[in-house]
Amino acid sequence: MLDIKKIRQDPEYFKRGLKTKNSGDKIDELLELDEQRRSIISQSDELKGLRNRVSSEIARLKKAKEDASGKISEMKQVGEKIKAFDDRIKIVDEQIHAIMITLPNLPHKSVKIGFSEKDNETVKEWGEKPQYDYPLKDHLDLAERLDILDFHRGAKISGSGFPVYKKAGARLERALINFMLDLHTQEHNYQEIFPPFLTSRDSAFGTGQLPKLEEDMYLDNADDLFLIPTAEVPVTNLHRDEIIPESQLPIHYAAYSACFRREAGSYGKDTRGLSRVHQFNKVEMVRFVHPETSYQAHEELLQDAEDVLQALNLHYRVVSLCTGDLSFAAAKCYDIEIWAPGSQKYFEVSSVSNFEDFQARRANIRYRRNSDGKVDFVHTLNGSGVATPRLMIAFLETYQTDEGTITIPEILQPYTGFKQIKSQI
RNA sequence: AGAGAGUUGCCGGAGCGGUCGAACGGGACGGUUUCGAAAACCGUUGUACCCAUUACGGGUACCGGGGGUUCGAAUCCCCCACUCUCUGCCA
Repeated sequence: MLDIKKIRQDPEYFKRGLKTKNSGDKIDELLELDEQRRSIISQSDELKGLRNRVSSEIARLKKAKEDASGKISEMKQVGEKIKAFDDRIKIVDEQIHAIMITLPNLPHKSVKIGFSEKDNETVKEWGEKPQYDYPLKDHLDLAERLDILDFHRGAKISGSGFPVYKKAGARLERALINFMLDLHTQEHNYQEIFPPFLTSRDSAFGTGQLPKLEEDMYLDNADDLFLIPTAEVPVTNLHRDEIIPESQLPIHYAAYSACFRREAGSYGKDTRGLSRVHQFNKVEMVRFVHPETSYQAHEELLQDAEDVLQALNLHYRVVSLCTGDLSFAAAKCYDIEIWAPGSQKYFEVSSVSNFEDFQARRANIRYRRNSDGKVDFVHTLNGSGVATPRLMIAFLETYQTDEGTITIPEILQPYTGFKQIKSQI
């Protein structure tokens, strides 16, 4: 949520910013409604003040056994006027709210102005594309030969996009999750959270999934609960409607969760294998920080995510999203794209975003300043650290041997319990 | 799922429909005292919004959420959510 007071102060700034995010301009309409709202509130408040004064006067008269019927009927009139004003306030409030919740966050000034994905900038590459002196297979081919993934049976039991991990594949998946969690909790000082996988409408609103992305989430209609598309939702909402003492900031959480995405409207895109699935595993990092430190925290968070890939020695690049490609709630975002040599493609495995106070406003997450005791919104950030399906793609394709087996890097061996995955065929 | 009890400020805990933004206790903060600390004593102790922005300014709202009754509601009525206890079911 944007700050209506700031919009009031400098509407042109917001108009420009929203334009770079390809968002329609409702600012004038909003300011008109805001004007109305404040005017009606003033009138209503004035009458309420009158009513309060006279009502205590009535109390005094009654106590003194004097006649108050004149004032009572007078206040009855006032009461009706107040009700009329308040009804109008309610309507205008709803109209304002309806607009406010659809306005995306403004991009940070360091973000390149651009229309789409094509304008994103690669800001960094780590490692090099590994070279092989034998022909490479893609992850589907490898997985089939090794019998570690089963897409057909997944489709049978749930539908397409629900892969089944089998045997060494299941173990490898679990190993990756545990490895990442340990890295973040032990090396990067995140507190571990195991969140609920279903959340309320309020929570989904708080992080910005609602109302825009309702169609992308699975909904349990009977209870009006959403299956989480990312642990960001429950973990960020941990502190919804709370005031955090400044001394407790920053707060760093790392959480594993299964993630559920309907991927409505993306049919035909990356449909093969693990590249786009409806259910997947992810370790997510979430930070609640002091507003002044959020951009530093953003860089640290990126590094924490990169560390996963560096530890596994997987080549990747970091892309800074342009204004037009930024998600609804983000002010700035880095995507980490991992190299999959068998597919000869980069796959996005992580999004590292700074939401500034956008989510904090929606979810009402504040902190109390030591200096003056006042409250202000925290800044929230999150980053995947990382999502497993595309990590798995790159992992299998990178560590394949000429025999079609997979070599497990040493750092992961304590987690897998084996050093290689051998062909079953 | 059924029955009952509850939901008040940072916490505990009062609150006949009329100075209740809310007693009392604790905590925290500031001050007095002290070489220092503890104790004691005095004081302070929310959030949002509106107006004014010369101010240490004025006003409104908020006692789980939403409606209603009333001149006036934390207090009465209705709906919903959550928590706890018991019963049932279940991993």
